[in-house]
Amino acid sequence: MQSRSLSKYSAEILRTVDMLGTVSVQELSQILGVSDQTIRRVTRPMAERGDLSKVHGALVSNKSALDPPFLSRMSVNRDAKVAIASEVAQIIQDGDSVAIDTGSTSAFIAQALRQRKALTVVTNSAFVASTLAMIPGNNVSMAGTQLRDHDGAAFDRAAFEVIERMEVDYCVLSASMVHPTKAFLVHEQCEVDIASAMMDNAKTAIMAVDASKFQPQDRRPALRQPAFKEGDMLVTNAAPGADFDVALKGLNIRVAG
Amino acid sequence: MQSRSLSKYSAEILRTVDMLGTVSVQELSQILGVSDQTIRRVTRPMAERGDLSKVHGALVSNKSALDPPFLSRMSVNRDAKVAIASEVAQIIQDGDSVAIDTGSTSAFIAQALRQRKALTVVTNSAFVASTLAMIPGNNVSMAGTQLRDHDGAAFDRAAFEVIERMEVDYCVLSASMVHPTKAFLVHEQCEVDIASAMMDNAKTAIMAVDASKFQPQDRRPALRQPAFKEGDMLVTNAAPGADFDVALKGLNIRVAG
DNA sequence: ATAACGATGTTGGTTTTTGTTGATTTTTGT
DNA sequence: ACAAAAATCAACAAAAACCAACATCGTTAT
Repeated sequence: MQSRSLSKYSAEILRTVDMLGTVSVQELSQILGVSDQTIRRVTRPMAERGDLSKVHGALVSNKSALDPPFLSRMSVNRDAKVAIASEVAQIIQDGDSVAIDTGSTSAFIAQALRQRKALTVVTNSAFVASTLAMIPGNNVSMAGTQLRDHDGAAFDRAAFEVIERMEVDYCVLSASMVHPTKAFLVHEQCEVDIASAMMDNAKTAIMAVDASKFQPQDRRPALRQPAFKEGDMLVTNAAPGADFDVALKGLNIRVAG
Repeated sequence: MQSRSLSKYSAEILRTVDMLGTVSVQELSQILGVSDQTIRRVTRPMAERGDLSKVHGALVSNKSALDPPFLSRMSVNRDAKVAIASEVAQIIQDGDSVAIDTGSTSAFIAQALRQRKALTVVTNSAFVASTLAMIPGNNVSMAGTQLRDHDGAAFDRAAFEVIERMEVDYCVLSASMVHPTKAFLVHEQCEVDIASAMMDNAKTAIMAVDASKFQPQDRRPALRQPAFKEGDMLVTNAAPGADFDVALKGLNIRVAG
């Protein structure tokens, strides 16, 4: 255990709360055979330390896996991502073939692409795959087997093999941050590798990033996406400043709104 | 998560809404044993935060947005499938490994299994895969590459290779109809093949079919699922009649209610 | 022995939540 | 298009949960 228990009840309380997810103060006082006041006293410092959370009437576990990170990211900058997604869905036409990477923006793009018909899709995101696979007439390939747990994306060898087999019109990529000179940055090497494989097999690359990515990020990403070629596109929701001219040179920029 | 649950009911409400997809305010108030007004009060800030959506009369999950063809099948016999799913989720324990086939009942079971932790999952359904992959701690493998368009399931050679690599505690299977002597029937050979591969590599098979499948179906399925072994389970929502004794011999039958 | 201490239960007053009521809006059925 | 039904909202009183202060009871140190 971390640091030391502040009370002889702490461990038992934490165990119970984590197991049940939510426990009312009353229940807990009966389980431990102490007064409700004692529970409150003991849990207050625990809540301050972040071991658990208090709400009026109950205690809830902090370790609860109720709301996985991926889905909560779906809601930040939702409006911008929806606008960008519908812009991308206008670029891609019925019958086109497209490779789509993982990420929350790509999830919105997949939603928007449901209005297109007869798409050929290859993606390493299980979420994107299941979203588009159920449209009659689409031809969807899931690249990869082993799914990463926070976002359901695959980066194994099979993923690359599938992507490299396909020849697509567009690939849709994302990034965690845009840097004035280093261009598009992400956090993990495997994301770069997938992006690279998709770009190699696509006629046109479409980079989709919302405007907040032009600001410095809390967790600074360090890896550069592969260089874009003339005619590749950038779709965002606000025109980038002139200081990004170097990074975005040659890109066909579309601002959604 | 998770800024913070705003009420002691938040977690339970979110879990229920996400599991069922849609719940009326009335239902929820009965489930939690509080007034409908309280549900409205508690869910308003949740809706503002984007945890769920409110419509007149009900709450709908924000998680996976799926609509047309697949969803229509999702809604027939919905209550029965939900009951069966939660029964199956009680059989399978935290940490177990499980193979899951495609089909609407399996989709509900995947939803119910979100409450389990540390699962190892292999499935040929992209929908099931993306549902369970995003639970932190789960280990999910997507079997197959080429996805069938109406349900997003794979039946290619890669699918079999992945399934045959795994050794699981349970496999969860479905069927289109139950016949008094021929047992479990489905429409397509590829479904039988997948079921067979899953059963070969699972300690215990769980067949999940709602009671309506014990009636003759409009489109009569013709292909028999592989024979079950002693100790395999049948989960359904109404006790089958005695005329099915032959087909169900040796099966451990659980009736959800 | 007894004073100091810590942990717990109890009490009373304050704050938050909840159920109820009735008016208002939305949906449904004719 | 209208009326009936269902769902929502605002407001208020009752209930539940909370907190601070004090009383009690072991334990420990002097």
